[in-house]
Order: sequence, then C-alpha cells, then structure tokens
Amino acid sequence: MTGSEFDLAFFKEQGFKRTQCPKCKRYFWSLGDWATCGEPPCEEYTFIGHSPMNQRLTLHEMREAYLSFFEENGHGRVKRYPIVARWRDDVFFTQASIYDFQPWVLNGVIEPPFNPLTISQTCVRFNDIDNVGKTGRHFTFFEMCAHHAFNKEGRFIYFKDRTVELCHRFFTERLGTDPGKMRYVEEWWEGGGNAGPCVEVILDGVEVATLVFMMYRDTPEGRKPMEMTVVDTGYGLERMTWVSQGVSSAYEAVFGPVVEWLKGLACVRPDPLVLTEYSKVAGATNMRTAADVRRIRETTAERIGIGYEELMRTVAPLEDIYVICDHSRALMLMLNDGVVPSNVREGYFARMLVRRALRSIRSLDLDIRLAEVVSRQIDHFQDIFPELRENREDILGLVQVEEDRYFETLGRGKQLVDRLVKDLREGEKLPVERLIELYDSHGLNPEIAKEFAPDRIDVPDNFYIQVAARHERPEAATEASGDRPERMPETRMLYYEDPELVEFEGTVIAEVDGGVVLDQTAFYPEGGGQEWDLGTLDGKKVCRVIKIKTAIVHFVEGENPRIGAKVRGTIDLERRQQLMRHHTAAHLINGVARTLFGNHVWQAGAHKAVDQARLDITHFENLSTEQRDLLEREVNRVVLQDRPVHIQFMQRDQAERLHGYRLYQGGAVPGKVIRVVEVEGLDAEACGGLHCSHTGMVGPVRIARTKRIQDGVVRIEYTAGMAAVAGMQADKRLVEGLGDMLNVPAEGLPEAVGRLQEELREQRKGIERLSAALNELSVKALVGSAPKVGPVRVVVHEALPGEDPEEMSKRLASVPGTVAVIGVPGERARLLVSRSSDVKLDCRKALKRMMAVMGGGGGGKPDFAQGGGGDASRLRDALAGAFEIISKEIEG
RNA sequence: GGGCAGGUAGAUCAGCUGGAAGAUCGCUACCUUGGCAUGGUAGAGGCCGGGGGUUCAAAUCCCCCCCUGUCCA
Repeated sequence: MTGSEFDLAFFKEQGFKRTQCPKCKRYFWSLGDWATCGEPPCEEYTFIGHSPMNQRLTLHEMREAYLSFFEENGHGRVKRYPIVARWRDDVFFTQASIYDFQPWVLNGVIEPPFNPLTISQTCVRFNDIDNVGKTGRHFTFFEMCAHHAFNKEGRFIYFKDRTVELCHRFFTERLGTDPGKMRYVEEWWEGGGNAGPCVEVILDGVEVATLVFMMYRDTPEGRKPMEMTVVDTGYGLERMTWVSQGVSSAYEAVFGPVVEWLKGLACVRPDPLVLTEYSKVAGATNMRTAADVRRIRETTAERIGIGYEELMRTVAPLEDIYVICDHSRALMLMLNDGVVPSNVREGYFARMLVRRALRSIRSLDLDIRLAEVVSRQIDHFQDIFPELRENREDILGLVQVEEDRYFETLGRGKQLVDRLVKDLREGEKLPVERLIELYDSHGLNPEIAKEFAPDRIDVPDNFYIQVAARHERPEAATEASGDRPERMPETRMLYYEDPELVEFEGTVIAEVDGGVVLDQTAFYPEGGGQEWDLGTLDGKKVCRVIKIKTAIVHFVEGENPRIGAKVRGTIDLERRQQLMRHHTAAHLINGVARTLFGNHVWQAGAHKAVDQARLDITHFENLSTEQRDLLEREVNRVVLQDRPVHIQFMQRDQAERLHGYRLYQGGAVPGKVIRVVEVEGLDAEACGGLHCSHTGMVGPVRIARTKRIQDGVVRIEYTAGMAAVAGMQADKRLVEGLGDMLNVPAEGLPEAVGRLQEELREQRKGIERLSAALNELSVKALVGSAPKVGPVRVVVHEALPGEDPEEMSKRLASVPGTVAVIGVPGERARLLVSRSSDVKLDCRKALKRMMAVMGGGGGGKPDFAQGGGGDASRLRDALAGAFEIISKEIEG
C-alpha cells in the first residue's frame, strides 16, 4: 500500500498536512499541529470535561443531527434493518451497516433503496462482551451511523474526496468542532473478501468514525479491482454522543434515564474525578485478561492517589449498572427482531445477555426484575423505533420466561453445590475440575458457586481459560461439494404461470447428474420444504425432480430421452394438489400462531409431503393441549373464511416496504425480484412454493401433535385436505376397533379400560399372595425334612413351577442355622446359595464348586451367591452333589 | 452445529469397583390429642428413559436413539 491512495484533492485544497506518528508509525492528515496520530495508546482522551463540540447532544439528538445532515446533503434516509440478519446465512447478527447490503447490493443483484444513502443501523457484537461496563466505551449493542455510496460503471456517485469532505463538514459545521482538531489516519481495511484503503477519524483521543473505500476483491488469482466501488463508512453514534457531552464514559452519555434510575436504586454517587481517570487509563489499554483489568485499576488508583480497595468500591457497582444498561438494551432489540432465547445459535446470545444482566442485578443486590429494566429501555427508545411499542408485551414476556429459567438453573446449581460440598473432608476445597463442571455443564458461575459455599470454594484467576482449554478440539474436515457445470441451462417454470397445468410439451436441452433438463416444465422440483411432483415424461415414470440454480432436473425410470428430443409430460395432479394444500396450510399455521402466541413466532423450518407435513416455529415452550386446540380451531376458521391467496412477483425493496422483513420466514432469498405469497390479512412470505388460490381449498387442517424439538423451537405436525380426512377416518377406525375388542361403545372405552387395569392389578396381587403362601409351605416342609451337618440344616431343593426361588432363598436364610441351595431349572439353569447369618460358610466358594459340575460361572457375597449357565441338563447332578460340598465347606 | 452433565417411587435424590432396588419428603390407614401442630406404627407407590450388545447375571459395562439441562461457535 502506498500513501498515494490517500492523496486526496480535498486534503490538498484545504491545506491538510501529512505527518507520521512517531509512536505507531502510521501517517495521518490534519489542519492542526500534532505530534502523534492522537489515538490511544499514542495519546489519551482529552475531551473529558472539555468537549470539542459546541453543543451537548443526547443520543437521540445526535442520531437525528447525523441523519438530517446527510439528508440535507443529498442522501436518502433508510430505516434500520433487523438486528437478526435473516437475509444472510453466513452470520447471525447485523454487525455493521454494510451488512444490510451484503450480498445482494454489493454483487449487483439488487439496487440499494437510495444511492447515496444514510442510516443509523442497530448492531450487536459479542466478541468484546467481557469489556462491556469496564472500559467506558465497549457495548454489545450499538448504532452505527453511516453514509454509503455504491459506484457502478456509468453511475458514479462519489468516492474518497466527497466522503472525507462530508465527514469533515459534519464534525466541524454541524457539531461545531474546531477543524484543527480533526485527524485522519491512513489505514488499510480488509474483510469478507473485499479490501481497500480506509481513514480513521480521530478526535481528542477517540476514534469517532472509520471511512472505508472498498475497491478491491480477493480472488484465487489475487487482488482485483471491483466493478462496483463502495463507500462504507461507520460512525459510532455512542462515541459521538460521548465526545459531545464530554462526560466520564460513553455509558454515562448514552444510557440516559435508565442509568440514572439504576444509580438511584443502588444509591451510587461516584466521584467524577475517579471515573474520569479510570476512563482515561482504560481507554488507553486493551483489556484482554483479568490481569489486564487489575493492572488498569491499580494504575488508576495510583494516579488518583487512593487505595485499590477504595477505587473498587466506587467502580465495581457502576460496572454492574453499565452491564445491566447495555445488556437490557441489546436484549430489547434482539427480542423485538425475532430472537427467542435458547441454548443454540442466535438464541444463546440472548440467554447469555439475560444471565449476565441478572448476575449484575444480583451482585448489586437490587430488588428488580430484568423485565422492568427492559421496559424502561423501551420507554427510552420507542419514539425512535415504534415497533418496540407494538411488541412491548411480547418482549417483556420473553424476558420474564428467561429470567424464571435462570432462577431455576440457580436453584439446581445450589443443590448441586450443597451435595458436592457435603462429600468433602474437613477443610478440603472443591476441586477445580468440579468447579469447571458446575459452570460448563450446569451453567453455574464460579462466583455464584462460591456464594453458596464460601469456605469450600476458591476460584482460580485463569478459570475461564481453563474452561476454554477444555473445549479445544481439532475441527472436523468439511466435505467437498461435487463439481457441476459453471453455467447451468435455464428452464421455464410453467407451474408458476399455471399451477393447474397437468400436461405440457418440452424439449430436452441438457443432461445433468444423470437427469434431464427441459426448456420448459410443469414439474415442481423439491424446494422450500415442499416435495417434488410425480408423473410421466413420454410415458416414463418421473421419480425425482430437483432444481439446480436455474435448471430443473428430472430423473426418470429407464433411459433418458435424448438431447433435442421433444417430450410430453403429465403431472400427478392429486399429489400436486395435496402438496399445495400442505404448503398453504403451513402459511396459515405460521400466521395464526404469530397472532396467537406473539411476534416472536417465526418459521424455523418446514417439510411438506403428501400424507403429512410439519412446520417448526420459534417459541419458548411446547404448546399446551389448549393452545394446540386453539391453534387448530383458528386455522380452520381462516380456511372457512375462504380468504384469497395473492401470489405476485415484486421488486424486492417494494415488497420489503409493504410487508417488512417478516417476508423472510424461510430464510435468505436471492434476487432482485421476489415471489410474494400473501394470505389476505394474515401472512405474507417470500416463497417459491405452489399454493391454493383460496384458503378454502386447503380443506380441513388437523394438528396431529406438537413437540419441542429444541430449546426455542416447536414442531407442529399437521395434515390438510385429503390427508386430514384419511387421518380422521383412521382415528375413527382405531376407536371402533378398540370398542369392538372390549365389547363396549366408543364412549364407554375410558371406563372399560380403567376397569381392566384395576382387574389386572388385583390379579397380579392375588398371584403374588398365592405364590407367597406356596413359598411359605414349601419352606416349612423343606426346613422340617432337611438333613443336618452338625447343627446346620442344609436345604437342597429344585424350584417347582409357581415358586419364587429368590423369595424362598431369602426366606430360608432367615431361619437360624440354615444353608439353602436352590436350583432353578430352565433353558438357562441357575443356582442360588444362601445362608443364615449364624452359619460360617462362604457361599461363593460352595457355589463355585457346584457350578464346576455344570460348567457355568457365578459369584456374589459370602452370605448369598448365585450362578448359572453351562450345561443346564446337569443341574440335577450339581444339586445331588450339593450336600456333600456344603458339609465339606462347613467342616473344612 | 460441537462439547459436557443428567434421566431410578408423586417430588428431591442415593445406589453405578456388575450379584436379592433404597433414603427423605409427600400420600393412605391406624395409634397418640378435648382439637390442632406434632410424634409413633403400618402400608401403598418402580418397564432404574427406550432399543440393542457383553455376561451365568446389567439400574450398574459398551453401542445407538429419545428427553432434559448447560457451555461454546
């Protein structure tokens, strides 16, 4: 990289100087005289207490100042995109404003909503979560203000000069910053396969913005210029607000009424001097480990001239308050945009935020619910993001559920700790292994575990490093995908033009993977969770139809028709209609579930076959029987209302304007034009599937069952149309059949079965009683007639049918001065040897000698041994020798 | 998606170096009391998550599956 990338006319005209920072060796441009680049660690914050701007703006005022400035300068204002990046399958969350336009705008498939545009994009990032609350500037949730320009051939908007100029004017003209204070540091940016020069904008020790000029693309052949160059800027809304206010930390600047409320509750009134110094030291350092944090605190304490402990008394409660503010803000937006807390994927991040926030509430010993904090965050933001107002109840409900779950986890954890500690010896500490297991497997933080058993637990400094080490494993190799022709032939999709089309003609234009591609077809391929059509091509059975890029590939039984041949296709209409019913029913269930259970309900997967179908939705618990029945009733109500189902291809941005991001129920949908399936007044989704034209055609919908397939996802198994009818008939036959078997009418079944069960129990008990009586008789007889070795009775007996040999053995051993040998005949013969406690005999030895006759194995305890196996026919021989063996063992 | 922990009586759990399923609470009946709290006695209650395997013998060991919890991407 050379400095020429930054040789901007704007810098020259304005009289900027290019200087090299002696500390970090980077070059920077400025109108003022500066020794260094100005960014920590080269310099400290200088704005605290002396804002370089001529106005103090709140977060909301700063956002508006930014957006309106760029609007006045020719940019279209764009609403924020959801924080869950559903239009992408490579990331969970929106982490920067440019994510909104990747990949569809950047690869030229769709036009941006405006060009140039300005936006304040809600983002979350979790990589610095440990720094949140501590450094004064790290957040999990933040807003990235940006202005973007997309320059295509023939349509150049603007690039480096205009970008820097707009930035400079925003800070100086709009915010009243002294132009001499602005410093622009030359840097290089790379990410997501793209690269380009960038400029870091430093003001009074803080990086307030980064201006990226994407102009290169990394390819296997090396770096190449992009066809489209992109202005990708990022202005930290929170940082700008902070600098404008000149307060001790970004948290103080942006959390507004929420942080004040919490401070009041916790009775925290910190010394601003302490906070200012702490912020400066923290800002100049990267906090990576617990040791870094401690060092920063020690340095701060030294600078202010107070003790470490005293500093901590001020700082620790504040850090907890900041964590609560930050996490509740992030949660508010994540839950609003469709994340359901769970133990997997994006849901886990929401759970993590809830638990960390609750831990901070706990360590402050505050008597509040997290939902109350989130509620206040909504108050603070609902005028900016009105969707929060609409979803308030839903969001708070999710927080409550998740909070309750955490308390359950804590309760379980406490029990576990109690039990573990009980087994420890006097003065012994709980091994670190156990402590790791408590956290890793049971979700109990070591700090909280220590609360439960302060004397028995020590938490090592590198605890979390040890946990991480436990997870280090080599990555599984990814499997290579098969090779296919780069350019696929294109098939005209007749089924979209006329879903009722049953017969058609087409020409074979290619063979792919052993199947044939036609120029046009009415066969619907597998896709969107819907199974493919069956039918015939020139009389040959079509057994599978798939879509590869733009081509529809048919697999037929027997030989493929030749390329160039004209073929006649017929579709199995009955199957097609059933698949359509199941697909439309999925949209109905999804829409009704959302209205019934809340806006957090999204489709999480689906499959539609002919005889059954299922839809997975995001929801925090399995449906109750009542909810399931309610859902079924309401779906059928929509069916009976016979609402029209509108299907149309729409411009992507128009569809998004009309229906919002709720369109993307099925995940990422590529393309400039998308197909929108709208059930009037209920649901609109981007969907490539075939649908009934009216809901009435779906027919009856039966929800067979619902099942929680993972935390946060409920599977709804259902049937519609003829499959539902078949199900009803099968159920009826089942009940009728049962009634016939028990000779009662269907209504009498519960009572009849109950009676049957009771009878069975009675009989079982009767048998037990009889068997016990029989045992008792046998035992008496055996005891009376047993031969003796000295004072010891030796009972040798082959169990009869109906006797319980184990019971007999036990019973005999309860008679003083008795040894019992009981043989149990059968395919696998067994031998039980027991004795009363007053007899000196090792039953195991005796058994072993007896088993030698049969050749099997055995073992047990001195007073009871059992064995078996070997030659079952020799059981009698073994029993015949038993008396002699016992007498020898007793005498010997 | 990966790792870890767990699934035994209505509840909470023990048993898991293979050898005759247990404790506590709760439940039922009776006794104690003028009545209640309580105390005492007896009793009911178990496909030891499901399926394979090893073994003479599996709650216990091995494999697969299901369910729950949890940590991490």
